[in-house]
Amino acid sequence: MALANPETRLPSLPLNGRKPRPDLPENDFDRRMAMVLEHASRIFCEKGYEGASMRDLSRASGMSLAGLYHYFESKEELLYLIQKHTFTTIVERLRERLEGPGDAEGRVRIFIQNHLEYSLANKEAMKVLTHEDDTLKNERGAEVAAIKREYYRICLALLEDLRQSKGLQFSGRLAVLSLFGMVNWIYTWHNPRIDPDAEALARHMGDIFLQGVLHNAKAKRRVKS
Amino acid sequence: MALANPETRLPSLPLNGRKPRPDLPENDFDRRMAMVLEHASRIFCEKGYEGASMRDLSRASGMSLAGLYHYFESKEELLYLIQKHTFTTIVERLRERLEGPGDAEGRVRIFIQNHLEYSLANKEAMKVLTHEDDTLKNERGAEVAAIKREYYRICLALLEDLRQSKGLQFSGRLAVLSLFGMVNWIYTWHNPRIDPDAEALARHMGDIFLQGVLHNAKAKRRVKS
DNA sequence: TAAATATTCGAACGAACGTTCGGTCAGTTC
DNA sequence: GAACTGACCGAACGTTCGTTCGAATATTTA
Repeated sequence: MALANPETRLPSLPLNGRKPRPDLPENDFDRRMAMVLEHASRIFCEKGYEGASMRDLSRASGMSLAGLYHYFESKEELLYLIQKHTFTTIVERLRERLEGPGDAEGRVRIFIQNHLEYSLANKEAMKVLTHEDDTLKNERGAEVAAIKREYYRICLALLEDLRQSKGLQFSGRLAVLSLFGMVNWIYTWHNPRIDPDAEALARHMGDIFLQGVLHNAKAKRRVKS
Repeated sequence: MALANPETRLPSLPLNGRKPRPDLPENDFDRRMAMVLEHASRIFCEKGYEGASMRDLSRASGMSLAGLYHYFESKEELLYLIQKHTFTTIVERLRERLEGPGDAEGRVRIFIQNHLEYSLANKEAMKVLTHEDDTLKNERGAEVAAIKREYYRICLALLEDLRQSKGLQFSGRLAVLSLFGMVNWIYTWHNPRIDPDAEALARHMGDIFLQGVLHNAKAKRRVKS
């Protein structure tokens, strides 16, 4: 039987080591699995998780209904793998970009840039991640929620650095969530034919958000300007 | 038979006249229908439109499965009525508030305040409106989309007034959609126990957004500050 | 090359789905 | 008091759902 449980060979997408950035799966199983995941992202994106049937996925990926279950143990695991891989990747790349030096404002811009770049390059997976935010339950749901919390905390830390470095006073929570709103909403409207690309959009939203935060939060001490 | 098609007596929620603001239905049929709609909003909000079954709605509203179809011709019509009523009401109230005078900046703040006030007072319906944005198809979908476009245009006009009155230069589209992101995202995180109420939140987001838009858009002419 | 394993699929499973049918029953109308 | 109507429901309709089973190939291993 060998592989009743795919979990045992799963270090596939969130790759575990070896090459520098081996985002490309190495063996047939992983390649085929990634291919199905991509089709699944598209279908989940189009019809929603509940609205998409395993038969839809079977049709889209050109594999029989039963054949899908060779790679995934359930529909729920499919969603879980998509969300986890998407979110993990975004956090990973952000971490890399934040490793270098930079002032507080620049680092917030890096956050925005990273988010938009990935979002626009992976629109479908990103919609599945945000739209099906509370679809997963139990362990799987908790695991994705943990990554989400981590992402939130990174952004919060960036904003609190900014606040301190500029001697300002504002609610970090509200700032983070306002920013998340701006950048997470994009999937509902962005049209590559008429809207700016990730870089320009990141600059634009960075401008609005940063000027907004910097210019109205009353400076600490010496109030009453 | 009399009422095979509920449409004939439907001027119920989007009330058609008479009293000043007769949001309360007048007869038994309309009252009962509104009651079911409220339960349906809650269930759709909790489990999503596709994830909620008519049996869930039946259980929640204390009416038999078949009984529901006395008031609605289909599950889809339920979603349609919820979305249409919610969106119509929000636009209606905004229009009333914008009738009075006020400077461009104040009017943008009215928009935000109106949106947040209604959103936080009707969280469930509001989540159903935004989360099931592209669930409805055909005529019903088009009708709700038309109201959405109208709402968009009102906000766009407000921002273009602001731009003109201050002699600024920025993309109205991007500004509107950034603002929509901030305010529409709230349903994913707002916790009445720890987060500010609608008024304070509107002030906060109004500050970020307005300062953001006003302080970075380069003034027209006399460039090169 | 025989055995073992990996990959794939047709057919079916029981459960759940949205909707409909035929009816009961209270209340109104003539 | 017979006929009719509006409100409601139990039971079932046909379909689709996620998943499983057993078997048929293809590939690898011994």
